[in-house]
Amino acid sequence: MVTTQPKGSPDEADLTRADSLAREIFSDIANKWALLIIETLGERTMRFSELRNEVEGISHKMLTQNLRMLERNGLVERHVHPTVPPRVDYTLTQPGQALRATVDGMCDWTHRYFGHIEAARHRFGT
Amino acid sequence: MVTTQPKGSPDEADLTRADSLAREIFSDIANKWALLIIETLGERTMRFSELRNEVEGISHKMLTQNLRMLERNGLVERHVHPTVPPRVDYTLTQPGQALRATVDGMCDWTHRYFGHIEAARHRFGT
DNA sequence: CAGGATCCAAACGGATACTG
DNA sequence: CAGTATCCGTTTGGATCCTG
Repeated sequence: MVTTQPKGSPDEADLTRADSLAREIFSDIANKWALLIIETLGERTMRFSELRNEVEGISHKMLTQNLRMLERNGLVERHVHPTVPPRVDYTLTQPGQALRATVDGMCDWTHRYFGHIEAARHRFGT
Repeated sequence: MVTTQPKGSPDEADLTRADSLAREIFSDIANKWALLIIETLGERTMRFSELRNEVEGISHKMLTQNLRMLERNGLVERHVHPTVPPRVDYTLTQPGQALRATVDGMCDWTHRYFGHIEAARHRFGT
């Protein structure tokens, strides 16, 4: 990722294809809601309505949309219980858990550098 | 982050303030371009036009916008050389470098689970 | 309860033109 | 070269209504 493509390489086509796919995946998951969902779901399996409550501020629409995307990329597994009313559980897959570890890092970072950031903002003006 | 606020805590006001600030910071940096800039700038100090070339696909506007935001949050330092034509260097601060480490993790993840993701997408339909 | 569909306002983001 | 400002189409995302 972030690679300046070596344009002369033999399997250039595959490299660029892989590169653009990597980029696409990155774009998918590098967004606020997706990362918050991954982080939240990391704690434990949850159903739709639980997620809705735990991920503060997320709308119905954004939650479904991101869950579908995460499922498509194999980060989340969706289990439908054929009951009525329906019950759907969402769980992080192993790749999802692996990514969650790095998202944890981002969260830790936010807390560790909280002071730095406030100071920087003050220096900056706003 | 991602906390279900303990509404009864004594310094509740401070907690929610800190929480919403943490959330704001998270929203700022958890976006595609910001993370790509951090990742790219992690390699070395670069000037505006270099960044423009290295961060593939980024527009002039998005680059300036995100650089300002990163500067405001103390992740990036901006050094203006008073020459003509002007030359501006951007460098990651120490907090920026720290965050970069976790972004590296995300990039590694993308490559490590590349196969899983392709397979998942295939199973999913698209 | 889970989630699809629709409407619509707000934001994002690219292209372009202009300045020091 | 670096950066601001503006125009304007595209996308996002919330609110709402509807189904199994």
